[in-house]
Amino acid sequence: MIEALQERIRSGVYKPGDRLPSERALGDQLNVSRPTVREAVQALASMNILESRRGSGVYVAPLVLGDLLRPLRFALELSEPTLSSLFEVRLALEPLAAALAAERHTSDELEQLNRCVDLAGKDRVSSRRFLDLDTQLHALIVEASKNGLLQNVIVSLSFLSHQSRERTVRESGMRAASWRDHKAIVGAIATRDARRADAAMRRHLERVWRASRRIFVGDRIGPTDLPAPQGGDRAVKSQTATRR
Amino acid sequence: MIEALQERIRSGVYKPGDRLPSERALGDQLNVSRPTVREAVQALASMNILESRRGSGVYVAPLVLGDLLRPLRFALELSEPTLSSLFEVRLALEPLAAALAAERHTSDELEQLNRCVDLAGKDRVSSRRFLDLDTQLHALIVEASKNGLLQNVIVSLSFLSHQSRERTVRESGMRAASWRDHKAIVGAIATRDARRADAAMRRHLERVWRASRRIFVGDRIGPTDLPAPQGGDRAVKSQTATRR
DNA sequence: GGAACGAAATTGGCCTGGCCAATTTGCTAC
DNA sequence: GTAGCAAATTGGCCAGGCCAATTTCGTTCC
Repeated sequence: MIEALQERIRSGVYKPGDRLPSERALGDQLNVSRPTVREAVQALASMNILESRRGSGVYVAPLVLGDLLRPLRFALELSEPTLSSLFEVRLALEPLAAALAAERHTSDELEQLNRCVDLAGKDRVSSRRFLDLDTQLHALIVEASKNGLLQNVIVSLSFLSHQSRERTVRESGMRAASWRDHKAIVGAIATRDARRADAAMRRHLERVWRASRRIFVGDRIGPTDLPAPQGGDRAVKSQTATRR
Repeated sequence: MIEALQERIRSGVYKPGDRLPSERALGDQLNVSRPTVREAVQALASMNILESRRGSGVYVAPLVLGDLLRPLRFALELSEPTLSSLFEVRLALEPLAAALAAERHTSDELEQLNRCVDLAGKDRVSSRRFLDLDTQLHALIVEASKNGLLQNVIVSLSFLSHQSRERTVRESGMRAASWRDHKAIVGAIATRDARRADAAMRRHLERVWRASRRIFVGDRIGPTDLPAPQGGDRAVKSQTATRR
């Protein structure tokens, strides 16, 4: 059943954005009952391949790599990453992204990078806003690297670091230091100096790492007693199972 | 509903191998009907997170990363990462893994590494076997790096590169060259020389990259006309979905 | 006493049919 | 032509039931 639907998507019968027949009609076509169709639809929906809108119908999702890789998060969470393991990996990937961005960015992207840094440099930006801009900057850099896979891996990881970043950004002095780092990174990218971009990003991450270490003493990230996951996931009514 | 189950697994209420309550009982606990439970179970089963055995019950799967990734195959077929994007990322991560392994490996792990290389060095090993040993070697190295997150990411990627590796291993000369590379990498690890391990791994990957490029001219992975991968999915003729 | 057998209970696989709520559609009134 | 409203469509969910595979456990036989 699931296979049947997958096959239809693969072979292009249903393309991204298309609406599938109603569950009832689909069950009719494939000679199965509606609950069975629903199981299949649910399964594919939970993999971000389908998207069902109540009252409207079931649609093929845009099939963007990032969404499709989301189930990866579950796997990554199970590995109970430590702060150090996370930063070791980020230190390998993000400097690379910066270096590639230096070589491959378009003038348009550079402009966006500059704007992003400038905005964050203004006084009076809230911590929340600063964090957003910080996230955005990293996203822009990795996007300018023109490596879709790298982008997705980094994004998958960044959700792991979200919690720690939320707290480091409030540390006194960290914002100013981070901003200077950002300035340096973008400056290196602007001059298409890959080595310098690499080094600047590395310095930045090492600084953040040190700051994080001061906060999360145990090297453990994301204790599960923090506010539920952010926007990306759908509304959660699941009360966190209290398990101890 | 799905979230609720995932949460219970994440938080350790149900651990790998555990049997869940029967669908009927589960629906009772969560105040939902059985069809609803079934949808969730089916969805998680299709992601290899649960495993339901008719007549027996629903069990939590071993949650091995490889199994969790297999369902993503379908998704990845539709977004087709390029060879270069893959190798750029691997070149950032695997040398790091080798360097960390050099610093952190135990004598036991070193022994396994040596055994692995020795076995692959024998004449008369089939291509298939050589590929297995190659995979195993990379897995051992990343395991010795003592960074679980890094391990997960690399395993996820190696799964992407499986097809290309299947073919490069058949290239004349590649096996011998790869074996020498492996020998060098393990040698560097044995002497706890992180820099040399890093460099050796980098050389190895660059060689493989060059070889792959000769084979996959278009820089595209997964030419879909290959003998179907293993069990999971069937052959594909993916066309990039035209955005509507 | 222990092992082999078989019936009964348990469990997932699947179906029919039905109700509700969100959304869309199309008609009507202005 | 448009705004508003009602009907049809559609997914979300439930109740209850039958079948087949598996497990469980008592019985029988050695």
